[in-house]
Amino acid sequence: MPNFAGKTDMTAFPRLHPDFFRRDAVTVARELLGRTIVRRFESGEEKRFVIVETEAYLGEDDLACHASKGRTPRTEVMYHEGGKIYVYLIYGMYWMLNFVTGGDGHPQAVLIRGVDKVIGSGRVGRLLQLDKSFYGEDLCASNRLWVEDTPVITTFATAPRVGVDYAKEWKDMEWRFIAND
DNA sequence: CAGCCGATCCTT
DNA sequence: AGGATCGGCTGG
Repeated sequence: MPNFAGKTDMTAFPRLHPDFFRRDAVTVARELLGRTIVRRFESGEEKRFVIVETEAYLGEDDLACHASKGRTPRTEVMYHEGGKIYVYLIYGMYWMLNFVTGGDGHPQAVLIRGVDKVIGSGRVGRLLQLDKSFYGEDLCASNRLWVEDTPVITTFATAPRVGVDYAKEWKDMEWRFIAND
């Protein structure tokens, strides 16, 4: 059982308010460091994972963002108000976990690249046992995946995002956030 | 409709 | 260095 600042009662940490996600993806990505993903499995077992690495994808202009392809069935949820889950399959094997951010009509998302137990976006999806049924899930209403308002980590490094060399000038934006050890 | 390839990871 | 594995996007 994790223990934050002497607290042992995990119910003391509420879910993040929807307004938390209704800001720009870069700010949300930074402030997600230290927050806790809670995954309740079908067995009823609940596991917690502290976010330690994120990346921001910021709108249609950002060539690294899937929304740069426009509004499609795949990108639809990114156009919704922040606070929903965007998952997609990559390389036919890995479900990537993203949280939609920003306001209605402003397609943005934050990719969860690492948690305390596992680093790597593909590994995170596997650890959380994600699948396409999580697409569009509301973080504020879900009974199987949500985020708790645990203390933010304010010491971190920034870096360019991974695997987006094709994104012209956008590839150099330091929108990857990595919590210090 | 065919072909390509990705916000990846694991094994050789 | 290459394989797994598949849905979305592109071009004809």
